Amino acid sequence: MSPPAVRDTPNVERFHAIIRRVLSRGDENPSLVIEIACTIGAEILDAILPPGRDLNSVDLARRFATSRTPVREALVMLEKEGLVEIPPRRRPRVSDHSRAEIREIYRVRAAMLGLVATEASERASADEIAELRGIVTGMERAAMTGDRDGYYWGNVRFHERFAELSGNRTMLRLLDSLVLRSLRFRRLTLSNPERVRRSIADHSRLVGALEDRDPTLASARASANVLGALRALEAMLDEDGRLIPA
Amino acid sequence: MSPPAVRDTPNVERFHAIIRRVLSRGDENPSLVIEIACTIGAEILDAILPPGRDLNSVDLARRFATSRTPVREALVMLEKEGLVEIPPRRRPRVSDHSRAEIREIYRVRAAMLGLVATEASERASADEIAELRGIVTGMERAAMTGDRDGYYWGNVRFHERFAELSGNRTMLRLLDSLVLRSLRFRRLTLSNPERVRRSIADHSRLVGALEDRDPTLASARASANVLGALRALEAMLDEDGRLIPA
DNA sequence: CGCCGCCTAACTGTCGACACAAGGAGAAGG
DNA sequence: CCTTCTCCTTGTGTCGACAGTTAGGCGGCG
Repeated sequence: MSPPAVRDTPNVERFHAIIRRVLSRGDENPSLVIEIACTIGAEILDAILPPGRDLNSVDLARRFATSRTPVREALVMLEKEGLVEIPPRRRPRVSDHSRAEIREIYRVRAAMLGLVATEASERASADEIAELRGIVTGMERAAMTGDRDGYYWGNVRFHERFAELSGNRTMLRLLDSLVLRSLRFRRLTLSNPERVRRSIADHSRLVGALEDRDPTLASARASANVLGALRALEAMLDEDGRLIPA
Repeated sequence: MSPPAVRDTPNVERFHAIIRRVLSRGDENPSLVIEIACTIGAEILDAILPPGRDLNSVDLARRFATSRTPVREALVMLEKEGLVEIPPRRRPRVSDHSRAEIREIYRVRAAMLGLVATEASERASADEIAELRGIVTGMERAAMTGDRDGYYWGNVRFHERFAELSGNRTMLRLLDSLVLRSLRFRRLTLSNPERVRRSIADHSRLVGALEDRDPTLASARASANVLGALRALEAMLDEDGRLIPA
C-alpha cells in the first residue's frame, strides 16, 4: 500500500496517478475513459505533449485501439481540468496558459491554502504534522544532494498531505484541480537554487505554525508560500506564459 | 442586452442561463450537448428533478429526440458540476448533498469570497461599487414587499457581480461551480425573515467596506456573510441534508 | 511573385446497433 | 411467509457509420 520509492517511479506514472485521483473521485474505477484521460493528461503534464499539440480523436482512438466515443469523453474531462481545449467543430488541442491565468491560478490557490492551514492547525493530529515535518526534511535532503525530481515530488506530496488535513473534501477536489493546472509550471522554478532554499524555509515555517497550533500564522504562511512561488515563476515567464531564456 | 425584469422570467429559465454560463465558458456555443445539460441542470436546481431521481440516458434521449451519445456527455458535464452522480454501470441520478458537504461548500466559498473582497476593494471602480449598492437596495425593497423571488435573484445577482470584481476569471469559474452546488439550498433560508434582514445588513456592510476601500474589513465581511448563511442553513437541515419540518 | 477562392481529404458531432451488466419478477425452496 | 435462485427486461459502455464542417493545398488571378 505504501507508495514506491521516489526515484524508481518515472514521472509520467506519477502524473498518471495524480490525474486518476482527480478524475475518479475516490471510487476505484477501472474505466476505459478514465484510463485514456489519465494517459493523455500525464503526457501533457510531463510536457511530452506540448501546448497547442493537436489531439484529434481519430488518431487517439487508433492509438488506444478503441472507438472515438471514449476518447471524446476523456478529452471532455481533461477540458474541465484545464489541460485541453475543445473549440466547437475544431480539433481539440493541448491547452496553453497565459501569464495572467497562471497568476490567477496561484492567487486562488493561495487563498484556499490559507483556509486549509486554518482548519489544519485546529484539526490535524500530532502524527500528521510530524509527517509533514518529515516530508520537509526529505525535501531538504533532496535539495542538498541536487536531486531535483526528489525535491519536486516531495513538494507535491507535501501539498497533497497538507490539503488532506483540512478534512474538507470539496476543497481537496478544487485544490487538486488547480494543482493539475499549475503542475506543468512548478518544475520551472526548480532550476533556481535560491528559490528552492526559500521554498524549503517557507515550508518549514508553515509546519512550525501548525506545530504551534497557530491558525492565523499558519494561514498567512501557507498563502505567502504560494505567492512566493508565483513571484519566482513570474520572473521566468513573458506575457504569453513562455519561458524567458535566461 | 439588459436582463429582463425579475418577475417576468420564470426560475427555470434563470437557472438555465446560469448553468449555461458555467458550462460554456464565455464562448457563444449553441451546442446540443450544452443545451441538454442546461435544461436538465435547471430542472435539478429548480427541484423539478428531486435528489435521487433516475436520469437514465434512454428516457432522456427520447425526451430530447436525440441519441444517447449527447445525453451521456451532458450528464458527464453535470456530474463535474456536482449536480448528477454517475456510478459505473448504473443509472445516473440527481445527486444529493449531505450536511457535511454543504458545510464544506460554504466554507470554501467563504474563503474565496474573502479573496474576491480583498482584490475588489483595490480594483473596483466607483461605478461598480455603486451598482452593488443598487442591488442591495433592490434586495431591501424586495424583502419589504415580501417578494421572495425578487430577493433571491437579487442575492444571486449581487454575488455574480461581486465575483466579477476580482478580475480573476479562474476564481469566477470556481465560484460559479460552487454556486451551482449551493443554489438548491439557498432558497430555504428565505423563509426566515430574521435571516433575510441580517443577510441584507451583511451585504450592505460589505458594500460599505468596499466604498471605504478597506480590503481587510471587506474580506472579513464577505466571509462572515457566507458563514452566516451557512449557520442559518444548518439550523434547518438534519445530518442527511434533509429539511427539518419546523 | 503574392493573394484569394475552390476542392479535396480529414475530422467532428451524432446516430443506431450490439454485447454485457444490473435489477426486478416470479418460481423454487426453506 | 420469507429467502434464494433464475430468467428476462431494461439500460450501460462501446462501436462503426454517416452527414456536415473545417483545414490547407492547388490552381487561377491580380
